Amino acid sequence: MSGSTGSGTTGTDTKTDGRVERGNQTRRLVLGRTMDIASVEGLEGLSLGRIATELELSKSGVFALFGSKEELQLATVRAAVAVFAEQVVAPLKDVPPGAARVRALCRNWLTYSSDRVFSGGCFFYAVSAEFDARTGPVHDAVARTRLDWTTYMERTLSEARAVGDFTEDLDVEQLAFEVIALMEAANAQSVLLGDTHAYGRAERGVTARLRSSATEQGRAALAEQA
Amino acid sequence: MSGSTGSGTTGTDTKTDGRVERGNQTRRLVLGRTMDIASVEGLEGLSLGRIATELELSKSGVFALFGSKEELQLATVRAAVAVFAEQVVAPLKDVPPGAARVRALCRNWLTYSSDRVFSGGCFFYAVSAEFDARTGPVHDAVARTRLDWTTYMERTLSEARAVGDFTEDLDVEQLAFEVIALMEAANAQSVLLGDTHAYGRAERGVTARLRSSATEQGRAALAEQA
DNA sequence: GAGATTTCCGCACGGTCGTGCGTTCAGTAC
DNA sequence: GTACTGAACGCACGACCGTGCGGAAATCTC
Repeated sequence: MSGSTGSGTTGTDTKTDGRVERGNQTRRLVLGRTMDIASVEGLEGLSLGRIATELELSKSGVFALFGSKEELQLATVRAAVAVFAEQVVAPLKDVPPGAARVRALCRNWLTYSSDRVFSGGCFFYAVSAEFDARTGPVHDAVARTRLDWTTYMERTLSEARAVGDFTEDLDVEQLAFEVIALMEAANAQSVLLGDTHAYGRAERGVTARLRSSATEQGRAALAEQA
Repeated sequence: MSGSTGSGTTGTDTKTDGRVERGNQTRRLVLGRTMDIASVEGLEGLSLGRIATELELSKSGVFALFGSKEELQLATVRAAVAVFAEQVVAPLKDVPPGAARVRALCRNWLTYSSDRVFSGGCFFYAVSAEFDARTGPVHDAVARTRLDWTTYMERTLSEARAVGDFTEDLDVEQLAFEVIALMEAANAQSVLLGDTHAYGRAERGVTARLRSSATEQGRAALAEQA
């Protein structure tokens, strides 16, 4: 995350160049399409010619916008991170640390997956499996993203423990691992088999895990406006 | 071992045609390679030309052996199912139904993944994510395999419940979902990040899940020769 | 106005893909 | 022996791939 667009007083580069702005808009158009394609067919399934045809652009035009196919893949990953952050993390802005925040984070994730924000389900599930055993910049970017996500989950759990919603001896890494596992499994099962029960199972499992590690205060927070 | 065929009066189809046998051998050679490739780069990453080059065969020869690329993909899935069955399920042959059998099944799975029986980790994790949102015969075959696997896990749990190792009110589908989720997450995290702790986390999580649903008798069975 | 800059296009290149045809060669049946 | 079968090959095809070059058109700077 850390997306700080300066937006402060007078960026030195805030000259509104209509050309580069047009380029950015086209880039956004392309990335919107590539994110959806990649969530279904993977980042290797992206093809400049196909994207150009579908978007009624020229292949060389799309190519010029990104410089190489790998750069397009990396840009797609970055764009997906932004979407993920907006859908899952940003809504927590006003939720204070604690078990309720953890619960909200998990609910947001499950909604993000089940609502098919990306038409192939969770973007990162697809590309993680695609690039997990490969090497190169795309693998590194995907791995980095996954690491950031688990770290974020762990931090959220730590904060909840710090405010007394979880017991002192909570193993946050273990709990983060289990919670993420349940949610990803729901995504996988739902997309592959069309199993609508999977999200319910995941939510039940997550709730049970959180409850069993929570203090009484934390349990109360979890029970609020279920 | 086990009952040998009587070797009596010449089976009607036991004519050893050296040609078809040679073909089967080549097919096995090819599938051994494609399983490994697919676990790393996916079933779409298979290419007839590349396989032929690596195995020092002709592209058209490989093509003729399977008839089409899709048929090669399907054959690869079937071959991987056989390997999985042999590595994970077959060793349970002599383990009687019960919590210990469940534990053994999970351990076999984690070993199958961590030992990199397929060089890209669990074959089915890779191809499930690749074909989950697509349509067609390959998707159907992969989905079917996943369904069979969860069904097998559920049956193993049911049998354990039937012999009194788990409480009567156990929700086998929920428990199967959670156990599989933990194991797959370990595979994913290990392959993507090289995180060796993941398998330990999964085993700990699985053990905790099983224990918390087990009867005293079941707990005793789980504790045996840990 | 002139000139620089940048998006985007047309076009072509070398390469790889899956597929099909015709042939060669080893093994089987008569 | 001849006739048949199936594995494996050589070769060529059309299609698509990512990439690069030169230019047109739009936009900004002066």
